[in-house]
Amino acid sequence: MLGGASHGVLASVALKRPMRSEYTYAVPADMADGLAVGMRVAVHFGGRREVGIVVDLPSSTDVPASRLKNVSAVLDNEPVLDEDLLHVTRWMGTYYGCSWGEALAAVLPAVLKREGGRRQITRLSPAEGIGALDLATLEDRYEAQHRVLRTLLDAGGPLDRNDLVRKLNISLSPIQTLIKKGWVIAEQADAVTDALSGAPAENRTEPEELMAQQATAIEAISKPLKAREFETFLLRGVTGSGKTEVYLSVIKECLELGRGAIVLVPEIALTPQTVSWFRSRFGQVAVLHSRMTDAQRHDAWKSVRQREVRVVVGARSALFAPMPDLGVVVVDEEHEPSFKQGSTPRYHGRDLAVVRARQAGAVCILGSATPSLESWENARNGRYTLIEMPERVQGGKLPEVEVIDLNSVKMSGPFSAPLALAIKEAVQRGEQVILFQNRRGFAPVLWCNSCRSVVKCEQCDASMVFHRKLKRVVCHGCCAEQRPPKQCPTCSAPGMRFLGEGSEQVESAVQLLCPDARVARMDSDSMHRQEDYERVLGKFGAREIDILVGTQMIAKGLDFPGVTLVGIVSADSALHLPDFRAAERTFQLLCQVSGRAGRGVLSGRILVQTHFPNHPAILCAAGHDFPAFASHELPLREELSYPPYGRVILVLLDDEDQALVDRIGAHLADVLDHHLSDELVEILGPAPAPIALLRNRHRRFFLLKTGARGEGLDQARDLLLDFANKHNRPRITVDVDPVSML
DNA sequence: AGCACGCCGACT
DNA sequence: GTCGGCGTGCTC
Repeated sequence: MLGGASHGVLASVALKRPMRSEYTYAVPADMADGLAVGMRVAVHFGGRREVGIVVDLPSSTDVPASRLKNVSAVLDNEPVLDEDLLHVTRWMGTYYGCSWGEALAAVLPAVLKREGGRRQITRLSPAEGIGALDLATLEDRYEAQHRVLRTLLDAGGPLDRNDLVRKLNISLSPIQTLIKKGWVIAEQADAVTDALSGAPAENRTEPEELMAQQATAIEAISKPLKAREFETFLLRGVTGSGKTEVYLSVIKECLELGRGAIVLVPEIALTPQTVSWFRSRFGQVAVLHSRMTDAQRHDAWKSVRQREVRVVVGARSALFAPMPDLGVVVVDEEHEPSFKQGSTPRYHGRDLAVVRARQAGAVCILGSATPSLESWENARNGRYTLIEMPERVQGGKLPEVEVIDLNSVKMSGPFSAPLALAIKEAVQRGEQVILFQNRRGFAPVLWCNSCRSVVKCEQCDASMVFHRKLKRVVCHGCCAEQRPPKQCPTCSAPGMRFLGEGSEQVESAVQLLCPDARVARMDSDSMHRQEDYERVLGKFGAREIDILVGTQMIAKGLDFPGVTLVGIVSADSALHLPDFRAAERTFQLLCQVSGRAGRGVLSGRILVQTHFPNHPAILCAAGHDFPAFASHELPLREELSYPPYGRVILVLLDDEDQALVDRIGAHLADVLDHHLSDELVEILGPAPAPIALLRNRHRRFFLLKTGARGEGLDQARDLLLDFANKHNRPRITVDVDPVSML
């Protein structure tokens, strides 16, 4: 035996800790029988009992026998993970720079992560008789309690405690205080009814007659599917071209071959309506998403493993459903940035879908009307197979888009004359209107006319946004709020002014414009729960609402035939963000919002207000011309070696102590300089991050550009992880293939 | 991530 | 002279 003494049975165990490697344990003889890779074991590690996953049964080890500990217990009779998922998680850990155990933890339902015990959720509601008067007593002295109680009173139903903590950016203590005072009631639940599980199966619709472009697409995809060969397709179909029918037909074939299917959709598109499309065609469909309780997730997981359900629909993490004999992975709206996970492991669901499909010998379908430039380039260079579906199912033309140059029209509030007129006319005809404004609140900026300073958050590098309903200014970075100052905090001049318009102001302006219209607003301030969202959409669908105002929450998946006008109040909000994808995002968002008009028999009209009427992102979106946008944008990316012509690693250092961030940032710059070849890796930074101060933490960042095929990436990432490991402070976050620079 | 070990400032 | 700060390194 090479390099190590002889042992009994050994197990290599991955633990959910950010460590470099797995650890080897000895398996006592009475546990060795039947132990297999993919099972959970309990082990002692660093003086505590942990649950880990057996990822290997090595025949030897370099660890001296004297230091080997025994496995404490084997927790499963059969593996909880198959070989494919083990491979995918190992790849994930290596590529995105986390431990195998951390990657596995993202995959396994929580019930499997801990020994015994199922997590409970806590739901909060205001106590009987608590109202506005009580709320007012908290206003100045107890910020956090005030926000909690206000949100609960506003919601009109119980809210999940953890959601609330996340959304309001508070700790548990204000909530506990409110409970102690008896103002808020907490109830424990170990499973909530899941709206999606209950989604109706409707009647089982048979496939409509297919258009030629759909039939061609299906045929192309079924070839590798039948041959059990891996292949990735980029399905570019304009809105209304029938992409969903292609997914459904391919999945049907896949099921007939005895193979399973996974469909990923962006979290926000995961509605009962979406689920019911799949249910109506396939009957049994498992749903997986982040809002499920552990118990629900576990049930879904079990039924998939046991082949009771062969179709899974879900958000990002549904990719890890333990589907035996996986045949198809679909990623709908593949360009969506929400497929990237924002915390460790920071994986990209779309890219990992390709890895998962390759591992399973499955077919991967990436669908979008406006593909990411990464996928587009992969299709052009032959790594993916491009399928285009340029025609709409109903034949109709794409709606006409009119660009309104805000530099040369008179405005009344947020609306130019042509937009105001169009809204009025549509409402008079009894048609429906969608108004898109991608900014929350009433006025994004409060400023002083004398000294021209802007009211900023004390803890963040961000201006305070005025919210009229709250009568307060709010920081969108940290949720801090205060009464709007009557006089300038800087120069004490009286009379602060509002600048700009948020969705709240658009709502009130349009109500003023059309006093008789029924107006609703959809943004994260007005929508507290999934049910609120569904209720408003339901009413809009039933034509009980005439005008819907919203942020990007309304950009997706809304398919309402009564809508004949979409007004984009400002196309510019994302256009000049310090992010190399700013133009791409703007283009995608505009196309997506535009797609909401003219989905029925009536033709649609789209009005786009902008200060940059000649910007390619806006011109191309107006022309529904993705290829034109791509051919404009790609050379810019190439020149600077940005994706798809290079890969990016984003490194963020943040800490309360600015001097420390600067010092360690400079140190990191030295280390990178010395150890990375500048042929392979280009280093930008350290520079102040786009938001240089957030929640009282100073932020500096680096951008490392590596080769398009990942040349230099491994080396750079490992060096960064090493460095991060050595420095407790500042916090160092390494993000491979980031989707946002902010 | 935890947790222990280890080397320099302000306190009983 | 100790308590404790967090830098460094290890955990099978």
